[in-house]
Amino acid sequence: MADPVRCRFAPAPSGSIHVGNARSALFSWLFARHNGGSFVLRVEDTDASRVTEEAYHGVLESLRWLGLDWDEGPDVGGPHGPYRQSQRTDIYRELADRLIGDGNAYHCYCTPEELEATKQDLKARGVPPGGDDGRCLRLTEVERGAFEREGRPFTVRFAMPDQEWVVDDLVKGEVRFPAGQLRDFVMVRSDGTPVFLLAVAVDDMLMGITHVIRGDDLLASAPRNAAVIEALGGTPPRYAHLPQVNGSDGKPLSKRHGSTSVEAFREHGFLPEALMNYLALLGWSKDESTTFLSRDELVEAFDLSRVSSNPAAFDTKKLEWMNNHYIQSLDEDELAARCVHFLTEAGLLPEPARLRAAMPIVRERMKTLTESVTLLRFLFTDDVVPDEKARDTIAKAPPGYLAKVADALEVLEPWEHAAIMTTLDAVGTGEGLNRSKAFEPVRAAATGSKVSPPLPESLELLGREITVARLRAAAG
RNA sequence: GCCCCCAUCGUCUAGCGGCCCAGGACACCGCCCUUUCAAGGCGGCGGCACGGGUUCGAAUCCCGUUGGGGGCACCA
Repeated sequence: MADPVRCRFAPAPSGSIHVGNARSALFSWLFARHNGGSFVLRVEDTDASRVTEEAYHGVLESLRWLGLDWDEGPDVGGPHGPYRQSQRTDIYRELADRLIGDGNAYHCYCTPEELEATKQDLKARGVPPGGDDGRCLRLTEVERGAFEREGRPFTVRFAMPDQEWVVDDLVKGEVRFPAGQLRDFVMVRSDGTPVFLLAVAVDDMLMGITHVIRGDDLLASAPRNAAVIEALGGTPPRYAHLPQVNGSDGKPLSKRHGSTSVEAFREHGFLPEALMNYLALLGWSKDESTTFLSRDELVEAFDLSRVSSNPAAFDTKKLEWMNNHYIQSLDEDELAARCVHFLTEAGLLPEPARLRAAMPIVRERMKTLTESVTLLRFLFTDDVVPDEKARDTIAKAPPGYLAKVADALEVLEPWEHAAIMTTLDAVGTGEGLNRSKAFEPVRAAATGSKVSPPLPESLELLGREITVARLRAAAG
């Protein structure tokens, strides 16, 4: 029996979490759940200058909203806590000292200027420019003592063994880093705080992480992570590096692509079910017909070996299409409940019964929940002011037409859509108008727009009184 | 400069040597349905980056080229 799988997602809360990171979190979570393992949330906030408390809460909120859950984390605790790196500095310091004691790390006294000079020198020699060229590692006791007495500030560098490193990656396969490529890196800053490369390695080891699933921008740090863990006497986890998620133009996600945060998609009326489904299909597919998969089905079907190793472009159009599908398949009470937030946000007062009754006529018309606002505004506001096109349509109606429609509807029994349809047809026919032409001005007057849900149903929901009033107002 | 990753329709992908003169989905276009807008149905457009190999046979394997991306921080 293999050891239980333990995966983690380790965001640096320096802003809202974007869809690329969310996809990494999702895949990691899916792998853990598929294998009946644990999922750990760890916050990488070692760089205090880039982290805010607000972003921290936002990240947790976004992940929860998406549908992910974790067994261990800063908010739920667990046996390997604390789960915020900023609260684990003593642990890092202790292990850094151990590394130094064992000769796997050393104090580097190089000044920024010296480092810069070394960098230029290495570059000129066709060598990757990182590190201090090992000079501080080769310091004699006398030289070291002199620097110490001087009180010269130092960082702690990990002595990266100069050998070929091979990462047996679960999605990329065997990736080889030739000797000389991976330079000694800083693990502890001169102010004594730990750097990511130390913290991840230590935490993955101490937290018993078995599989690290993350973006492939971190591929080159895998051998460094593994080296630190090995130097500490631990066994490195397996690594799986996911290809990047790009913007719709195929370029890396950036400000140019507008809001790409999970939070932004939420605010724009996307359903978490749809986002999760869409994200899962970015770089992974079960077979040639994989399309709609629920959260449970994804957990059941997910398989790292079928993760593609080429980058994917995020296609909002396809997400919208998928979102519409989920909106259509949602229970109508649930759908109505989810629309409330967006209608309210837009300053409308959605009356529950009426909102619920409107669902059948709007559900297939919404790509996002925010569209419920334009579709249903006429129902939940008193001041319907026809827009320009609507006014134009009203003006072009035959003289007295809207008044006749109002007269007929005023006495119509019963007030329901089939009867309304019949009445509208009858009045229209009397004016020599086909259904399309007959409905146009009525729609414009009653809803204030040339586009609306089906008219008779809309009027039924609007109610006789308001419908007639709006028609008369438009009739002048 | 050095190292690494990637390469099938515009996009996401199926394909793991013959089933493929390459299948599906989104987008786009057309038609149908139709009270507007959608949804839905039907059809269409459109791709193996290039050049060498290997093989009876290559989208599939190998090499190179080109193109894109990433890394080489006292960021993560």
